[in-house]
Amino acid sequence: MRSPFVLHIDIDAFFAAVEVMLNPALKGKPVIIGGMPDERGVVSTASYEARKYGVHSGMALRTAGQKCPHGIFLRGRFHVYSQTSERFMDVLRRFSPRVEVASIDEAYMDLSGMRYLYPSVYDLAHKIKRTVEQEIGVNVSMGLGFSRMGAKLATEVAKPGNIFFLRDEKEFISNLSLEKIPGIGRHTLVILQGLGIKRVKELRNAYPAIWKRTIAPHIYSGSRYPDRHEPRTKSFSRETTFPEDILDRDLIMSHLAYLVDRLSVYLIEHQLYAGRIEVKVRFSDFSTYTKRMSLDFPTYSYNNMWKRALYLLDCLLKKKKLPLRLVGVKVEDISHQRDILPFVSLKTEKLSSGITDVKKRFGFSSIFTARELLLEKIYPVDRDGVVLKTASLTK
DNA sequence: TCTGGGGTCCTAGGACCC
DNA sequence: TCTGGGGTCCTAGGACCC
Repeated sequence: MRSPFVLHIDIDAFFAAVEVMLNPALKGKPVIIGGMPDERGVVSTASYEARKYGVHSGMALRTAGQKCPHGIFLRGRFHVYSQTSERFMDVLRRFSPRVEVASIDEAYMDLSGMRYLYPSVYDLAHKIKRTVEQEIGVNVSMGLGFSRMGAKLATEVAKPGNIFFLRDEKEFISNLSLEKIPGIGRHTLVILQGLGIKRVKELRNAYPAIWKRTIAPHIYSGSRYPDRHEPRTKSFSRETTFPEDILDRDLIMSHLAYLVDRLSVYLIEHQLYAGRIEVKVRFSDFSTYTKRMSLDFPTYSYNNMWKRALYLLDCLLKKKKLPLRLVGVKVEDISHQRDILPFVSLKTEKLSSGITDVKKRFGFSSIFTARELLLEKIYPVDRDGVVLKTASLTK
């Protein structure tokens, strides 16, 4: 039997695990990350203790509050989680240069070059597991396979906290029910179930063309671990769901201005330029609309982006005469280098960059544009984006 | 009990150009 | 003074993932 060479690693209940690591008093308790049980929002992560009560990610917080009234609800500290994630990935890179970051708590490793260094891939997997758990302080599950999909499915079997090797991927996958396949979501599932198909092999027999296109390419076919270039982030977005729906256009504008500002600061800090901007609204009936347009030239300037964002917002607000539940903004077509800029734009670019310097030193709420001051409705925030209770705009 | 925030990728139609 | 077909870009929306 050949040795598996793709290792998939997943941190168990990641956000909750980090909170437990930082506060051992939470150990063994039902920890629920996402917000307070009386707030709008959903569960981001639930510890295994909380899952026993039927709480899972994606569930409305209010529902989670009912199912698990004594649960420990936390808002979440995403800066801490992403720092922990970087340390986790660094540990993995000590074992193999071929680490592919799949998400904040998940990675694939190619072990094919490592077989001469360790007695077996299983020894290696165990060693990686021990090292991560000791150095990072969180538990991981691992799957071994001959393809990414095989390894990932193996991890599902291994959870929580074990290592599993999927020996016969083809056999395993063809007997699997469709909702277990990564990439098949609710919508596709409903359609396929409507056709009377529940398992992968039924799909393969009844609709070989669909099977060939969607699932077959991911199953082991004798090919080596496929190279995938390190993904470059292609878009950045910020959005807010209001505690209560809002009808007042000025107030909506202020929220949007704040989000555009956060994106502008982010772009400047990372020396990036955006080529396109998109605004998103969600009305009180949950209907969601987006509108996007190209910027005149790649830019990070708040002013340039704001002009477009405001236009897009006004177009979207005409769709329905309902209060808004959410407003959001996204930038795309990210580039590192600017094209030749029209002379006039240099002034606003420099102004944006200067304002950002002030914000970096004194926090987001340290400086306001005249328009924001005029409205006096914007929520002041600290530099992590946390809304402060009191406003002191006059100082 | 309503349903977050941050992403990726795909499709499809219309505009525009040759 | 009414007309084809193909390529490419732009935009809107949706499915999906963690």
